[in-house]
Amino acid sequence: MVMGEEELIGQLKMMGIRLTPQRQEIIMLLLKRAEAGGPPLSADEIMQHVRMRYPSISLDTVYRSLATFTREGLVRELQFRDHSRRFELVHEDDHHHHFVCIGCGYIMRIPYCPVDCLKRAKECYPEYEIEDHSFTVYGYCPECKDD
Amino acid sequence: MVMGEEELIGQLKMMGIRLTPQRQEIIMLLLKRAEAGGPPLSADEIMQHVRMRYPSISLDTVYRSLATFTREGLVRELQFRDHSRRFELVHEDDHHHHFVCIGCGYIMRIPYCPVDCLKRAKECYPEYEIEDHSFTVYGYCPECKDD
DNA sequence: TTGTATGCAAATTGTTTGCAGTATA
DNA sequence: TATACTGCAAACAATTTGCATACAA
Repeated sequence: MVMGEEELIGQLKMMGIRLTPQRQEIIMLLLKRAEAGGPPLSADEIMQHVRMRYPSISLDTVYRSLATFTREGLVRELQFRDHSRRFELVHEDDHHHHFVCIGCGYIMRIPYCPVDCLKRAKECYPEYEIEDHSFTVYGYCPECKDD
Repeated sequence: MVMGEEELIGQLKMMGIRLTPQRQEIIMLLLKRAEAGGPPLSADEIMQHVRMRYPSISLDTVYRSLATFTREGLVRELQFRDHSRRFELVHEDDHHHHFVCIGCGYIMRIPYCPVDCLKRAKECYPEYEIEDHSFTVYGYCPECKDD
């Protein structure tokens, strides 16, 4: 369980973010994805999904909504080496990182986090303010392993 | 010391990569940067530099050369959350990661590497073939810390 | 000499912006 | 009702491609 739907909606309201049907659909999709432990979503994937219920939604609305959510700290933007840009719900109790297949782009969550590296970095650079970090493992999934 | 100039040129020849003056200039710039321990370079920065000696070089040649070097494993491409794409020379004996300032984009090398996370990931997913990884710390540099 | 690399220009992709209309709070 | 959000179209930036020429091997 990641976060209650009501809890999330409450947060949005508290932050003064207007809750339009499109935004609600976007955030709910991200929530469902987080609960399922699935990979992060691209802007286009999000639009495809929201279109099923709101056929008129445009990609720029998706981008704008994601920018708002990201600015408010509800969503995290990820950038991978294959140049793909993806988004996922931020949730403290669900900290994870990713494995990315170089062959097919498949993304899998991994539970390991370099907390010790982070601690060392904080100790070593006390004059720097550390806010966030990313750890991504690249390789081949079983299907792509043997070319 | 990262790698000898001759060693690097030798590697290129061995790989069957034609050594044009432009490519030589690009790889030497990356080598100098690696030796100095400086931040990775963007395609545009590389072009700016190579232009000083070869004014006619175009950005697409830089991109094409970098793609070739990356494909051959001589260069690593990095992607940061501010959407910047940068390149650095690959070198086993000089393993490092990066700190990126959210305020000004300043990039600093950090020596800490999540080897233990990597080991655990390998143990946990033996059917996956792990090739590479990235670890990036985001935060504020002393100048940007107090907004 | 042969085939690969270059530079130019045009195409492409992903993302952002301006604007007028619409809907939330 | 006031203001923020949406959709459309146009603008944009970064990167890639096609093609004729130049050059490394």
